[in-house]
Amino acid sequence: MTSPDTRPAYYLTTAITYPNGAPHIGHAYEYISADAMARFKRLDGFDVFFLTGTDEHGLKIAQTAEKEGITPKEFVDRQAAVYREVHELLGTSYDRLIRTTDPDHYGAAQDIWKRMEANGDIYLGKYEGWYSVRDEAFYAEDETVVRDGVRYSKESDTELTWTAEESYFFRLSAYQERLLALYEAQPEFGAPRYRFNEVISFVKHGLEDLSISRTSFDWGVPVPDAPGHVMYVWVDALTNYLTGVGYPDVESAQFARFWPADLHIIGKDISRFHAIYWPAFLMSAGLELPRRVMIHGFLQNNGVKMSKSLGNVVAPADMIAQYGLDPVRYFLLREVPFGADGSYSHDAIVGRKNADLANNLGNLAQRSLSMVAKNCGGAVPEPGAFTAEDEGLLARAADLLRVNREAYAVQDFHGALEQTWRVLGDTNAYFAEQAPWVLRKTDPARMATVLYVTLQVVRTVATLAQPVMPESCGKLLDLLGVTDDGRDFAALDAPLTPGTPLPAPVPVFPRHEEPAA
RNA sequence: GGGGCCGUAGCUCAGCUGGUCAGAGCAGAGGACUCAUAAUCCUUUGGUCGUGGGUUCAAGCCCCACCGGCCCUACCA
Repeated sequence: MTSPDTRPAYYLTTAITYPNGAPHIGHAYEYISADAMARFKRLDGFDVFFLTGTDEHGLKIAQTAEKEGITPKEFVDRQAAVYREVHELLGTSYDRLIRTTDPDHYGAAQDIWKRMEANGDIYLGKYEGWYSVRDEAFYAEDETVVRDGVRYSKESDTELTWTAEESYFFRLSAYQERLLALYEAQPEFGAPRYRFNEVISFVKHGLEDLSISRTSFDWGVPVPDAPGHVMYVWVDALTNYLTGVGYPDVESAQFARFWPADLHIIGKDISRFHAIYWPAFLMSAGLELPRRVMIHGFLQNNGVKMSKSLGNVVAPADMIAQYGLDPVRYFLLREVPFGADGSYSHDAIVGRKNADLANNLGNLAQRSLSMVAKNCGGAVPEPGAFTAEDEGLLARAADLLRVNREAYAVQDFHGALEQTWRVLGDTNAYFAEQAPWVLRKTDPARMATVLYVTLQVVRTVATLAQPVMPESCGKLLDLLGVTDDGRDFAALDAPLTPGTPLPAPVPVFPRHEEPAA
């Protein structure tokens, strides 16, 4: 028998991806940020459940499949595999890769539907308007424009057809006050603040009931006891967060442990669905609400919006092949304040890779470790009494755990890395000032102390940066003689053990090399 | 039409409730060192803080207008 798990639970999700097209770096950005969060919490002693996956229903999927002459299921099987490969490539430490076509998800979506219906929030009505197949959205008359006898959406410039169909509606209008009360009582429910404010403002302007079923296609979760109706996107898609942890079996150990979710990480394009519809659905169904919806921005290529028509869409695999996985992970989380839109460029990525990783961290590790290898018998040196400089630096390094916790608590990956690297800068200055290569001849004991202090800082940084660069930091910890069970944050309480034998040092963060022309 | 955001050194940006607030990193220049991945350290050149007014003893920081970039939202056509 295993003893009961006393660790606190932590449940986080990414949005589920609509796998109609090819993966791009924006998808990777969301996965990487969530993965860093998940790894951080695990290292900090939490029992983490990390859910990500694909949203596989809807008209567009059905149409694309038809165009390719295959069934929707065949199409999404293929596409889900494509996205799974992206996760493998990124090293995403997910616990489940959910698909909305998974059998258990059908049961979950139908169950929450019944709960909302039982609560009197679902009614049958008629939906009509100008419909864009491509956007899967209706547009009001004034949102359209007629050109050459064909009506287009002003917003997306897609072709529209007048469509009228019977549809079930969710009584979203009844939830305005309760949602506003939620935002008031739980100001951290949505973040960053400037994006959450837009959501709140939208709710304050009033909410209309939401069409939640379709009869015009059948590639979706069937509406219970309503032949011909399939669920229209949001009830189906959002419910994945429940399915992932065992719903509708609300009595299950997994559901009891992990629901409500601690964090949904999503893109700014779907903030309303997560900060308005989702809590309303859950209120209606009598389920607990997630604690936080973190809204990230979009990445631009050299300051230019990525788009297929511009041909500047970068595939995750290409970027990783060019710069390496960990440098890409580091760059994306360090360069862009999480929540804001960001931009990547070759120069910016190479700059971070070389300056922050190869020079500040990699070289510091290499220079200190190689001195230890040559002058300290290839083992963690025995320090003497610490000077004020030693103590000061060690204290700043020790404080980084607190700093990182505070930053990760609000998904401030950029700030966490910035502050961590600042200590690395201090350490490089310390190393130069102490000049252990001079002490080697004049005061070997003092040299040993300086090297010990330096290794201790490098070890602290390597430990704390594992969520961002798992592989590289793992190698660095190997070089520092840190065993597998000494790599979580709790292990930082104990300093490096003098005398621990170390392997021969090898560079972990190489400078960027341009491929030969 | 409402509401909001942004415009600070070449680049990316910090600057909370007005009084060392003119800063950081990168890039550039000079010097040092040689343990190290031509890495590191020290020093240093750059800014009328978008423009024009105003309030104040004192304004990137408050107010008004304007220019430029952007977002949310409403509505007339």
